[in-house]
This record gives sequence, C-alpha cells and structure tokens, in this order.
Amino acid sequence: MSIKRPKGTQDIVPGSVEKWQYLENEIRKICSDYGYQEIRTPIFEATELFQRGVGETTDIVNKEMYTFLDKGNRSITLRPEGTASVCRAYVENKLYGQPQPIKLYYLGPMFRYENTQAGRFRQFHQFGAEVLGGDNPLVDAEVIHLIWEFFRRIGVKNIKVHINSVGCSVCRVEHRDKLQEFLQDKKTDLCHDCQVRFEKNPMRILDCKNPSCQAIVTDVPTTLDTLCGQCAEHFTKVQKLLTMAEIDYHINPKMVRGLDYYQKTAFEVIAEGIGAQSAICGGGRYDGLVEEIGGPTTPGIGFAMGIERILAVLENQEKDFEEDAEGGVVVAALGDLAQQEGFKLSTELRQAGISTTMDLMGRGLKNQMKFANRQGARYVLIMGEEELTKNIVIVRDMSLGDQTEIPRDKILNYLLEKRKNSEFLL
RNA sequence: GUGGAUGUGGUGAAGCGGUUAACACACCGGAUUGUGGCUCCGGCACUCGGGGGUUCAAGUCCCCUCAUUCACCCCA
Repeated sequence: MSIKRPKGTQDIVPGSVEKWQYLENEIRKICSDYGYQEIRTPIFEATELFQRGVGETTDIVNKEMYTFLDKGNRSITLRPEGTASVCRAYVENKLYGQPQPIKLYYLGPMFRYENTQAGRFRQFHQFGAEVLGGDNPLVDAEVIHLIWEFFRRIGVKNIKVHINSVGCSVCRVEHRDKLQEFLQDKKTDLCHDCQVRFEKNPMRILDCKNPSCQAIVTDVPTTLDTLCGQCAEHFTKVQKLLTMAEIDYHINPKMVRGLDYYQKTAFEVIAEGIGAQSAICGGGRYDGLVEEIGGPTTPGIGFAMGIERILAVLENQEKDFEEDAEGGVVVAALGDLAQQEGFKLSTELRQAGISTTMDLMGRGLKNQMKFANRQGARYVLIMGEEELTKNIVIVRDMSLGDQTEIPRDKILNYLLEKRKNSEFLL
C-alpha cells in the first residue's frame, strides 16, 4: 500500500456511509420544517474573504488555512468554515433584495490545516444555517431552537447549551478598556498566548484554558457586565424566548468564541464522551459581517455543527441506526447460455425496480448460494441448462428455504406479486 | 509547532535474539452428479512501516525516518 489518504481525511465506506445519509436526511428535513433553503457555495474562495470575514486575529486565519496560489497567481483558500461564503453569496446574488430575512443552510466539507486528534480533522463536514437580514431576538431564539430540536430528533442526549452575549461594536470597546485596565498589573502573570491577546483581542483571555489565567480571570469584568442598553435588552429577550421554548440553556459569561465576527448572542453546544473536542455546535450573531465584506448593513446569525462529532456522540451513546433493508434478488446462472439469459432477466427486474444482483465471478452454484446468503438476498433465481430447456426458473426463497419452478415469462409478475404482499424488495 | 503511545497477512492479534513467523475472524476453493446459513478439509505474510547499525544470528537490541493515534493551543 503506497499511496494513502492525506492526513486528517477519511474514506467513508459502505457500513458507515449509511449513518451519514441518515444525518443528511434529518438535516434536510428539519431545515425544510423551519423554512430554510439550501445554498451551495464554492469549496474554495479568495483568501481575502476569510481574512476579512473570519478575522485576522483568529487561529483559523493565522495558522489553519489551506491557502495556495492558482495558475493565475490568485490566492485561493479551501473554505475553513461556511459563514463567510454564505454572506459573500448573499451580497453577490443580491439576496438582500428579497423579502427578509433570508434563511439558508449548507452541508459539506470544510478544511483546516491542523494536527489531528479525536474529533479533529483536516477535512471535516459541517451542517450550518444562517439567517440574514433579521435582528430581532426572535431570530436568535428560532435558530437555537432549530439546533435543540435537531439534537432531540436524532437522539443526542446529555448536551449542554451555553449562551452568552459578547456585545456590539459599542459596548465591546467599553469592555475591552475595562478588561485591559483590570488586567494591566496582572499582565505578566498571564500565559504567553494571553499576553499577545491582551493587545490584540483581550476578550479571548476570558476563556483561556490555562489554569493560571483562569485564576486571574475569576473576577474579571465580563462582556455581560458592560452590555449597552440595546444589547442587554436583546439578550434578555433571547433568554425569555429560550425559556418559553423549554430549552435547557446555561449562561456562560466567559464563553468567548474564537471567530472575530460575533456580536451579541454567542452559543455553543457541548457533548461529553467524545474526547477533548467536545463542542458539537457553535454559532452566534454577526451583525457587522456582511458590511465588512462589502455588502449593505445587514444583521445575521448562524451556527455550524460538526457531522463527525455528532456521529461520534451517537456512536458513544450506542444509537441504533436502522439496519439495511435486506432483500432483493440474486440471479444464479450456470454456464454461458444461462448467464446470458440471466443477464437479460436481471435487466428486466431492475427496470421494474427490483433490486437485483447477479454473480459476476463465474462461481459454481454452491458458492453463488453462499454469496446470495451473505448478500441477505430474499430470493435466488436459479437458471442452468436444465431450466433453460424447460423454459423455467427456480425461485428459491432464502428465508423459508423452499423453492418452486416458475415459467420464465411469469417471473417478473411472480416477484411483483410477492413484493406487493410483503414489502421486502426495493 | 510541542509531548506521549503504537506500527507483524484483509482484520484482530501471538512471537520480545536462534531452524519452515502461532492463532482467530474474514476471504477464496473443496467435501460423489447443480443449491446458502452448521460442520469438516485445503489455500492465503520469501516476511514483520522504511532506512541504517550492533551481532555468528534481529520481527525481537540501538539510531534515524515515515505513518497512525491521543493530548496541548484552538475549534466543528
């Protein structure tokens, strides 16, 4: 085995792809229920989109982007997240000209150049949704409710919803000043990263995992302490709506998201039992983002959840995914002539929508039976020289273990009749 | 970028200095004429991630390298 898949990528092969399909179906269903429409944007974008959209001070932009120059010397980046692209598309396609808000969802691969570990990949998959053009707290609550309901539907248990408000451009500045003032004389006790953050983005010191930083930060002014009137009112309304919707949320004043664009409401969903990477969903409001990338002033809010991590949670909880519907037909033909006839019969059955497999390995009858058994076939149609001359086919019912001879031209009807009565074939 | 763990057939794994590298599962084939799920038999690693070294002798010891994996930072 010489060529292997790149680090941090995965092959999703039969046996696990069914779980992905299950989630994808549930995602499309819930989005439809909540009135979201799908949007598909490019997998790669101009690097500048993410630099401006995600933010220059973020880890994503600083060290995690897959960036390269294309043959036209343009700097291209494989998308590390979805929100910036959706906002770009909103502007580029002038969706602001349609009745607001615009509710969009996406589902697909994202790329970040990181060291891998449990729950962290270089190519991973996100389901995300964005609401653009609505600044009402109702929107925040509806988005969070969609997430809550989604996890309820697919059976994710023991999750925690953390919410916070990080303020707007006005109160953020005030918070920044107070925070720097508070930390000024403790600065040298902060970890190296936080000393850098102190200048660039002091808010992120709040959720530093370093124990010594956490100690320092215990009584620090949080964003909640400095919210302006508007932001405070917004946050109160969101909480009220979440309470009314019976969503079990926790206010976490120290939760600060790592992406620069968040304003006001921010939230995260945490699950346990899947290793160190326990955030299965994250999001928030980003009222300045559309403007930042050149569009009209537009409020926005959205979230993204990691498909791999959700699957990890479900597997950890030992969720029963539906078994493959077994059934279908295997055509067991013996000899050249019978194979030709079997090929023709297979085609007829398939055209009628009956799932049909034929031995393609030239196995003997015994091994074709074994094969059919492992396939979980419901019927085996046996055709050899003898049946050919008698113009019949042996139909063997694999679950009952008995068989009958059916005239060649009655086979299709016979199987269709069986299907009508018991619904096992696809 | 940093630290730990691991690398033997398709998979799970024995072997820890000495003739032909266990075993299980999977896979392929067979067990009197063309019939599955049980049973039995046979086949399936000139080779132990790669390279170098020590030794009479290395999968087994040492070094390097690569890969995988977990963890830190951060996040989905």
